[in-house]
Amino acid sequence: MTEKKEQLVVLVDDDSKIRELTGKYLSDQGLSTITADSGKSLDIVLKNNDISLIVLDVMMPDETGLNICQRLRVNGVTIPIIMLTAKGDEVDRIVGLEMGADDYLPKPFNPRELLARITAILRRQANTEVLSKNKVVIFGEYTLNIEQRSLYKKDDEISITTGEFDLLKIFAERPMQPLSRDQIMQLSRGKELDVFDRSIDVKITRLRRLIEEDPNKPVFIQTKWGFGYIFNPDGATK
Amino acid sequence: MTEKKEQLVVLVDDDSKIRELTGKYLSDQGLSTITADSGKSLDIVLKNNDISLIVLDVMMPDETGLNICQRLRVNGVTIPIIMLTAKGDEVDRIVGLEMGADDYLPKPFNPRELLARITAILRRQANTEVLSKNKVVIFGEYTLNIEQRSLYKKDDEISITTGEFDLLKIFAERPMQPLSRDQIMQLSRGKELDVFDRSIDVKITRLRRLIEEDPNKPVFIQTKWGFGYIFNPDGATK
DNA sequence: ATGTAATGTAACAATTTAGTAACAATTTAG
DNA sequence: CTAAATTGTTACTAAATTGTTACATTACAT
Repeated sequence: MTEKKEQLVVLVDDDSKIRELTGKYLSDQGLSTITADSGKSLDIVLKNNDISLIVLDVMMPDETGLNICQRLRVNGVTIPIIMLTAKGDEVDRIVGLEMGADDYLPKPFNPRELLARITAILRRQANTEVLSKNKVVIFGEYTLNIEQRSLYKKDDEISITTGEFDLLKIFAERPMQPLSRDQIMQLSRGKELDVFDRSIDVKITRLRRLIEEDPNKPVFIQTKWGFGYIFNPDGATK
Repeated sequence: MTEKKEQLVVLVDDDSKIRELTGKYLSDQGLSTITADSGKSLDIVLKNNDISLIVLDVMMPDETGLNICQRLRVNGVTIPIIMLTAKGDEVDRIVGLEMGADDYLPKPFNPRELLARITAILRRQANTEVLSKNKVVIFGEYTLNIEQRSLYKKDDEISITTGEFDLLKIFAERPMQPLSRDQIMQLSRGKELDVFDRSIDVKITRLRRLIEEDPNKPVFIQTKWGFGYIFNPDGATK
C-alpha cells in the first residue's frame, strides 16, 4: 500500500579521499549517497534534493560542521545530522549534540559503523513519519487534521485556504517553539524574506481570525515581540 | 447511511481513574468501549468479544503493555493496538512500534486526541476490509462496483466511461484523502503532470456531472482549493 | 512620559487557481 | 475504413487567495 521513499544521504567532508571512499562504500551497501565538500555545496544539494540525512565533518575550512549544523537548525531544518568529530573529542561531541546533531562518530571511523548509525536513525525516522500521517493536532476546541488538510471547530469543518493551512501546519508541528518570520518563510516557501516584507504578518492576522476567539487577544498564536511568533496549543496561560 | 458493523474498543489500564474517565468519554462519543485492568483481563475480553481495537497502557504491573503487545502479535492477533506511553519516552515508542503497535500516544493525553486516533485507524481498517472483500463502494444512492467496472444509481446502471471509472475508482479507494492533480495523474497513468495541463480538471467536471445532484455544488468530490480534490462518501456535511 | 521601531490590519491590487464550453485529436467498435 | 464515442487542449471567465501599501496601534527603551 505505502510505497517506500528512496532514502538519500549527503556526506559533507572537505577531504576528497573520505568523500570518495566512504561515499562509494555507502552506495555499494545500497544507500543512495551524494557528497559535498563544504557548507556552500551542502546548501545547493539541500535546495535541489529531498535529503533524508546529513553526515557532517566537524573540521572543515571556511565553515565548520558545528557552524553548519547550528545554521541549519536555526533555519528550522530538521533533517537528522550525524557529526564526524576528531577522535575522542568529548567537547566537540557535546557541543555537536547541543547544536542539534542526532548522533556523532569519532574519526577515524569504520564505514560499517557509520552505515549502522545511519540506518538506525533512518529507521527511527521512518517510524515517526508513518505515525505523523495519523496526526491530528488539537488546540482548544479546534482540531487540525494534517492528513486531510482540514480544520475543525468542535465537529464543524472550517474552510481554510492552502496558505493558511500551510502556515498553521508549520506552527502545529512545532508547538512552543518561537519562529522568526525568516524561518516561517523558509519553511513555507524556501525563500529568504525581504526586509520590508510584511506578508507573514498579514497571513498571521488572517490565521488568527480563523482560530482565535478574540483575534485581538490571541492565545494560540502569540507574538514574540522583536522576534516572530509562537504556537501554544494550550492557549495562553498568562 | 450504510449499515455499520458495531465497533468495539478495549481500553487496558491498571489505573481505574483513567479507565472510568476515558472509557466514559469514548462511550459518550459513540464508541462502544470495554475496559480491562491487566493483560489477564484483556485475554478474557478478547476471548468473549469481537474487538476492533485495543488501547494499551505501557506501564502496568505484572505484564507491561509492550509485553502484552508482543505476546498478542506472536500469537497472530492482528487487531490494531494504540500504546499509551510515558511522556516523551522515545524508547518505549520505538520499541512499541517494533512490537507491532499501530500508533502511540504519550501520557497524559487529551481524550479527544485518543478518539481521533482510534477513529483514524478504524476508518483505515474498515476501508481496506471493504475493498478486499466486497470491492463495492457506496456513496449516497450510488454504488460503484469495482470488479464489474459499473456504477449504479439506486438500481439503475449509469453508463460510465473508462476514464471516468478509473478516476472515480482512485477516489473511491481513498475516501477523505486529499489528492493533488499530480497524485491523480500518477495513479491513473503513472506520469508526471505538466504544469499547464488541465485535463484532470476537465475529467473532474465530467465525473461530477455524472454523480453529483448539483454539479455546481458537489458533495462527493470536493475541491481542496490550491491543492486538489477529495472524495467524501458521506457527502459534504456543511 | 516620549520617541522609535515593531506589529496589526483594512482596503485594494495583483496573482493564482478552478470551472467549463467549444473544439480538436485520438481511440474504439463495427 | 468510417462513424461514434471518448478524451485532451485551449481559451476564456469567474472566483478565491495572496501580496502590497498605508496608516493606526502597541510595546519597548530611555
